[in-house]
Amino acid sequence: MSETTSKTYDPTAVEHRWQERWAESALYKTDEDPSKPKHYALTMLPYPSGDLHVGHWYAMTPSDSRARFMRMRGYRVLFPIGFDAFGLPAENAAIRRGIHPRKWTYSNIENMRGQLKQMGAMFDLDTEVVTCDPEYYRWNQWFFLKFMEKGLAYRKEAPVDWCPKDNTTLAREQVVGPDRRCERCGTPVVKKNLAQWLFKITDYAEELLDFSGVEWPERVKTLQTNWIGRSEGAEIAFDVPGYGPIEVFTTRPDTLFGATFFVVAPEHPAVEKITTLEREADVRAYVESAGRMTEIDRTDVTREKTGVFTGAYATNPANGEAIPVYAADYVLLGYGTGAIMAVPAHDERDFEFAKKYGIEIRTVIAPPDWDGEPLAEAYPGEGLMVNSDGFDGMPNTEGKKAVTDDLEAKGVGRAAVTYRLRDWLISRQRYWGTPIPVIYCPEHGAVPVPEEDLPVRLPEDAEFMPTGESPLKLDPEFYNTECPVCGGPATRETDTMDTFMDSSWYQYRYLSPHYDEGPFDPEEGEKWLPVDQYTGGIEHAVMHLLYTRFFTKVMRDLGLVSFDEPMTRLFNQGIILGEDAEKMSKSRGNVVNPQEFVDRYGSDALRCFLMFIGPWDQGGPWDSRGIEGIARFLRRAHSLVAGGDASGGEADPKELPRRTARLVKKVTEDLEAFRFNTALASLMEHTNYLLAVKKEAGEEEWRDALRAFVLLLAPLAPHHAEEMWALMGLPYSVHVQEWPGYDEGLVRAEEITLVVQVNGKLRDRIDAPVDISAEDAKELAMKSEKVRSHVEGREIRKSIYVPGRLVNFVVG
RNA sequence: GCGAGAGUGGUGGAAUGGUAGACACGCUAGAUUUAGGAUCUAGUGCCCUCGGGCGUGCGGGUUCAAGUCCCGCCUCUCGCACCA
Repeated sequence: MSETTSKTYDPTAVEHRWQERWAESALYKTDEDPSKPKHYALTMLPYPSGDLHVGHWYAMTPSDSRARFMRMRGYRVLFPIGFDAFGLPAENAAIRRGIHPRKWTYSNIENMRGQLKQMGAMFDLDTEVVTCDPEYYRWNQWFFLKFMEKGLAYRKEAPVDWCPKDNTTLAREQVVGPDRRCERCGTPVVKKNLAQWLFKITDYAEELLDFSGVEWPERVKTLQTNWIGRSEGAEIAFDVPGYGPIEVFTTRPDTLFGATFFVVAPEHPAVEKITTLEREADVRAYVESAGRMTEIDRTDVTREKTGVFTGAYATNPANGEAIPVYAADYVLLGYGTGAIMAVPAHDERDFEFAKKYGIEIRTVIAPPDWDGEPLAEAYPGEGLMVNSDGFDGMPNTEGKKAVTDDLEAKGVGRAAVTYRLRDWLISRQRYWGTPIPVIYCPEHGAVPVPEEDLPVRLPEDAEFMPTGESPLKLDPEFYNTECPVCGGPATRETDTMDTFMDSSWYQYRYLSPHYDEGPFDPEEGEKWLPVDQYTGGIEHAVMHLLYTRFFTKVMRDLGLVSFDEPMTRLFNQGIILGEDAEKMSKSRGNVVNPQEFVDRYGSDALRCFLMFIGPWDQGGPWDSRGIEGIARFLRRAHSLVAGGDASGGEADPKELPRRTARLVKKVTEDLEAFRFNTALASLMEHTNYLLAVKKEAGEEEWRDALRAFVLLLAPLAPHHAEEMWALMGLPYSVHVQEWPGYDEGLVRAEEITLVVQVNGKLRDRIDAPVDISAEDAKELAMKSEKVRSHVEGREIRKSIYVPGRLVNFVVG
């Protein structure tokens, strides 16, 4: 170890030296001391793209600082890291350059391990997890089997979303925007009819709406709530003579008497059967044209509604009326029952349709001051029921239940809840993922691979050129197998799993990455679970964060864990933008390379600058010049212990203990609340003060103050603080020291600046003792020349004294 | 259309209803330096007759006092969107 006496700070050398020392001394090996309270801190695991970019730094280093802070405050902290290593980029890179995805991925991981070390984070690398390792994905398969056992995994043939560029199906969550694009590559998705495996996340829809067990940002809770999209209403059967009942879902059973027509989705299985002979040609033409339409056109809200009369009539169960049945593409097969009762008077869409096709618009909920005339537009609001037989005069809010009860009594309806949430489609037609552990036998159908045969290994030498078919289909050695039940010839499932499967439970695997009797060691689980503090981007609000909650609830029902929520607290950091305030991208040429700044200013400067830019949840543009300010601050801080010039300036050395106590309070509260920017601002301000009093301060007080300062700096600038600590001759390591405390009594000032206002306008500032009485304060204020000139000759109508702060005279 | 969030100096941003603009970038002047860079010192919201006046998207309101609370607008960002 080289000497730590240099006067100037050479970040590269110093940081490297401490990183080596930390590794040698296993400083960041997870503390298992059972006498300490546990703190499981987790930052979202990165995809091994090859380079740690500045976005990784922005996500990870504040998270690291927070974990370090908790450690110094006396918690035993688990702060693991791993790699989300399955997924398309590896496969695409392989296709482009002819390297095997495994090789590409592992060489990227190797590279990133070095970069992570350079970051100076306290990750415990012994717990590292790589999700493409059979040791890991074996448990993906195990979970799949458990899901199958519980009836939570099922296979279904249906029209699914297909990305033509990525050549795979997607989960509903991975289709984004009004124009339905692939979340990964932005290509508009198309529908394809395929047999796919799904997880029954909808079974947990109701429980997933309950956020009482988590302290999460409102924003995430709202996003998930909207995504799940709970609607309360009723299911009502409308009889179609000659066919049978067709069920509809409605949130407005109170408007049932106003249902003057009926609509089914063009793809609804009933369409073919109910269409009358003379309407057949028209209906067929319409259904075909709807089928040809792209998803984008079809869901365009501004398009005029179209539809076709089927010739059939449905019976309104409320009044026995026969109402015409239309097929129209504004009704979607995928939501509710794919059929609706149309109430034009009280639904905008039905109103538009009825106008166009000349269907009766019957008011059944009277708007306030209604004159009995036909409505000029749909009235979706509240009111009294009319034209509704025995329900007339009832407020419609009560009518919802009353009508539903009535239908239930007649056996033609019931209260019902519908969710927008769809089951999670997990099949992917790509190579670089977890093989789905199922075998198809001509005799026994879809048979789960026996647990003891796991893992079903991904073959190494597969052909992974994208053809639109699963690459594993081209590997007879893989897919030809025997039926586990009868031993007869059978074939394996050739689809792989969605990579969101991997990240749904990785936080559990970190506890015991090599445990081979289960997904994690339950003893370790007792010690650490659940995650106390999770940090990551908001973009995962309805994908990863919903899936991992679902997984945890299933794990609870499997008896693996005893809690309901995977992560108690969540903090969403913002996004770091390019210098032009645009999203960083290679095509824009605004990508910031962190290495450049680490080389020039050191990793502490980069860490601190990213935390100083602004509130962490806000993100913001990078500023290459701004980092200079942080580098300057760190150099100045270093000069506190390493000699160098102390600056003059006005500052009172007697204030040293008080200012230190205040700083401790401020930084503690700020780090507690993730306000890294203001914590750093306070440390900068304090540094400027310390430099100003350096020459005059008493030796002992100076040392105490400096010690506290270095401890406060430690979570934010770990290398720097370690160096300063060593230069002060204090024992290694600063990072295992106790967080400083402070004396509340000392925090309070003896002297205050009394602000004097006249009619709310600032007129003077006067030094006064902190405990000055209201009378004395007013008297003192009145002595001020500046105040008197504004008060003289006018009547003082009122005077206010805010203790320790200000006096306000109200004059006439 | 519905829902959520945000509008403060040239810039990033600070402000338990009580001194608006902390801290930093940038800029100006000075010191040091052969010069540049670095460093240090001072200044830096706008207007001004140097008394002060005006200032937190706009318009009202509550209050002794409003960036902060209430009402109504405008703009921007994000999410959802024919969801029955």
